[in-house]
Amino acid sequence: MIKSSIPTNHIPKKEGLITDVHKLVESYPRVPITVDCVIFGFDENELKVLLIRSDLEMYKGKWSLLGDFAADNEELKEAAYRVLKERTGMTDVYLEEVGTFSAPQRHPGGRVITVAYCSLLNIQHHELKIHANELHWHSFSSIKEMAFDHKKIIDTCYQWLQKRIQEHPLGFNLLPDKFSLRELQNLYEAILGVQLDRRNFRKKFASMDLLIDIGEMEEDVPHRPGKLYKFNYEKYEKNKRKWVGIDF
Amino acid sequence: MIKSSIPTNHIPKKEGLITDVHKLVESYPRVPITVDCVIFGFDENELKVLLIRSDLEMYKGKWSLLGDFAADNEELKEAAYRVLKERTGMTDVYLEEVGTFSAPQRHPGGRVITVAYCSLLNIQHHELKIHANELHWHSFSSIKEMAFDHKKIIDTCYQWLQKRIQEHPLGFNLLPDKFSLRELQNLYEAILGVQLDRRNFRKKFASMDLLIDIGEMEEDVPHRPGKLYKFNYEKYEKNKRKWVGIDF
DNA sequence: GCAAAAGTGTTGTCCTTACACCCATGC
DNA sequence: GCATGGGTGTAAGGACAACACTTTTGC
Repeated sequence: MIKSSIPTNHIPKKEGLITDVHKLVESYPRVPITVDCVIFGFDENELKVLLIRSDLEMYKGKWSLLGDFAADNEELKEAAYRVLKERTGMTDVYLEEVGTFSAPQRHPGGRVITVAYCSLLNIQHHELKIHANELHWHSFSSIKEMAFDHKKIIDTCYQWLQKRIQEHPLGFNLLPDKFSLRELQNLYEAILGVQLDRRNFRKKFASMDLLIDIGEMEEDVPHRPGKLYKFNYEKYEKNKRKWVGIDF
Repeated sequence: MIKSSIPTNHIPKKEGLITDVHKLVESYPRVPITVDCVIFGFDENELKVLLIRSDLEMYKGKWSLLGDFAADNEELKEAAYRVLKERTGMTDVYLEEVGTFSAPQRHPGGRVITVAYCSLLNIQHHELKIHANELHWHSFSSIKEMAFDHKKIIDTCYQWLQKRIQEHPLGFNLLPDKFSLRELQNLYEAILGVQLDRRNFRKKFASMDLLIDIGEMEEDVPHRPGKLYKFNYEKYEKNKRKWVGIDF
């Protein structure tokens, strides 16, 4: 598997050092590189992800992530934001890199390396204004097959998400501004795939002091309405996490 | 900063779908892509990292990570293992991806994207057989400046390392097979930059039951010798981490 | 009044922290 | 015998898990 050394001796050197850096870079093999965005949302007690129909005949009918190649001199994260804007119109989303996918055969048209970016957002706040390629929120659990290696990418991002929402209260990004504790718990249960004790869950979040009671109640629910809260972003930013402790 | 959409309408389509995938991929811009390895070690109570002298005249005297471009059809992780083998002779090292660095001006010779890979290993077990470009273990804390954006890469990897050794007992990889609890504690203190209570530290590791008392003692120490332990890899692999719990 | 979910408190257990003394070895 | 670090135990406090009853609303 490991290939033998590729000689780079053809690069001009002076006293053993390379002087022409442009020539050096020109001598490197070049690869098309793309970014793919995995945008998670939460609605109807279910984890959703933004997908489009693949443009490729050979993947006809299959679902695909939002992706595009990186333009010259475009930072990859910038490319991911561009893709998101072009495909969905969204601009106020925070993306995080999850990983690269570079299997030589992952793209049927030849070698393409992709970098996956991930985000969580609340569906209510981000109306889809563009519907090209049937862009829509797809139930995460119902995804069986996808174009390219996108199923693998999405699964990696899901694991990233599970870890993420346990370390940071990013779950709030998936909810509307105002949410009830029940909604918050549903979200955690859905993403982590566990059942949580309601009382302990409420206590946990109450003690963190990251929720602001906005004095409103749920409406149109067929049972006793719950209080609505909003997330205290300022407090979160201030305290973030001092986090020293061995934990395994 | 966000660029406008790049039209891809020149790709042949049938019924709106792309049929010639090779032509599609050929139409993508191509970028040289490299891998860089950040190999951490621990010796003399200090975190070390494997560095070489930069080959470039413009970075003359500066230290650089172990890197090379990715060859055609080479998976990036494979490329990283190849670099490691070529530069150090090591083959039995486990690499993990840390992130990509794609700032357009990060390489003075033109656009080059790099993916950073990271590993921890114990210096005693990996004698450096190759010494090209002054390959050596460099004290991490004394690194001030490096070639390219390698300082930034190495700092990102350091943060990754700090997080990593708190979630997994990977710290053991930085120590010799046989180690004393004091050495283990020194390692954690050095990497996390904190002071830990000796008794509590010992209790913590004792209760995890991941250390095997090998019945040997330290030698040649100017004080009472401590017991030597080895890490119970099997047990660790079995239990890894069930890990559900909200923790922020 | 019934169904459905909201809201609340206590107890026991475990983990973490803080802290002080004796022990084994080299010199 | 002195300096150095090894090795141990305990008590208090805090976090977490388990658990049941009353309240509010819609129907």
